Amino acid sequence: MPELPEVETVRRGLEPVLLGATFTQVLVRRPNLRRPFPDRLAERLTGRKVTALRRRAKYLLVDLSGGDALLIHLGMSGRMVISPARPNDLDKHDHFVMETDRGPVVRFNDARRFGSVDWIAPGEEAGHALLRDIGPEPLGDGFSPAQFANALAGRIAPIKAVLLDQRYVAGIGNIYACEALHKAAIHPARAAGDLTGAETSRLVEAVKTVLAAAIAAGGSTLRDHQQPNGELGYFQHRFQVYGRSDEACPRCGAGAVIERLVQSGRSSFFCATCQP
DNA sequence: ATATATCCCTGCGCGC
DNA sequence: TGCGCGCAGGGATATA
Repeated sequence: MPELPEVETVRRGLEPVLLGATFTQVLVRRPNLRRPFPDRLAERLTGRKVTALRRRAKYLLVDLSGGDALLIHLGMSGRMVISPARPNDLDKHDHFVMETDRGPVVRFNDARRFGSVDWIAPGEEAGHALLRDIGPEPLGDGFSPAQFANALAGRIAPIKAVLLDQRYVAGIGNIYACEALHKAAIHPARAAGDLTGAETSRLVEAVKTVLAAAIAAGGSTLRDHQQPNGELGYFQHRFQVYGRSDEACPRCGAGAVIERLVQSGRSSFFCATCQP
């Protein structure tokens, strides 16, 4: 499911329920997802109060009293589900269930199990292996044409692959990489280091615009994503190219159709006319 | 160092 | 209706 806009949507949805709440009971229903769960996770979480909910790239960070934090990745199919009380019959993919002193229960459901949960002790965040190499947040000032041009210099990898590489810029996945490249009128196979200054500026602007619009729409729901309150996202209705093979390009209209190309094992959708 | 391939896992839609 | 196939929003690891 989740790229930056979906994770941000989840963060915003959890905030009113979890911020300031204390975990009263935690149920861990399997030993691992992508990686083993932290040792004694349920015991360590019980009695902790949530002091902040943050997002970094596609990670969700749950700050806890005592200075520790939970680092959660939703993988491909992970979702957080809020319910007023613990359901009698849990879904078979509800791997992790957190009850709070305010009543609501939050479940981490992940059918494909590509998600992860890690523990961050006080002071460990900056140097954490999963976080330390991640590039600038795309919606922040740290992601700018000058900075990005510098990062791209000399790269022969396709710009699409670079957008997906979290070391260059944080939080972009396959959908928004395709959409941003279309908006910026750049072919996904262009060598990253060959982009002109104007193209780099357009791409930075397109990334920011597309991500901000997607967040405002509650993310994109293809199959798995839903906001914690159960609402779906609706940015998928605004896709210009993603998943639209053989449809007319909405920008050039004049007969050009969206094409699909496989790059490093993932589909890229683009208009060869608009994106030379 | 940098660029691609492979694998992890379940579920869904499609064509037959 | 059922079955096999291809495909899926991510990313760590291996390999050239």
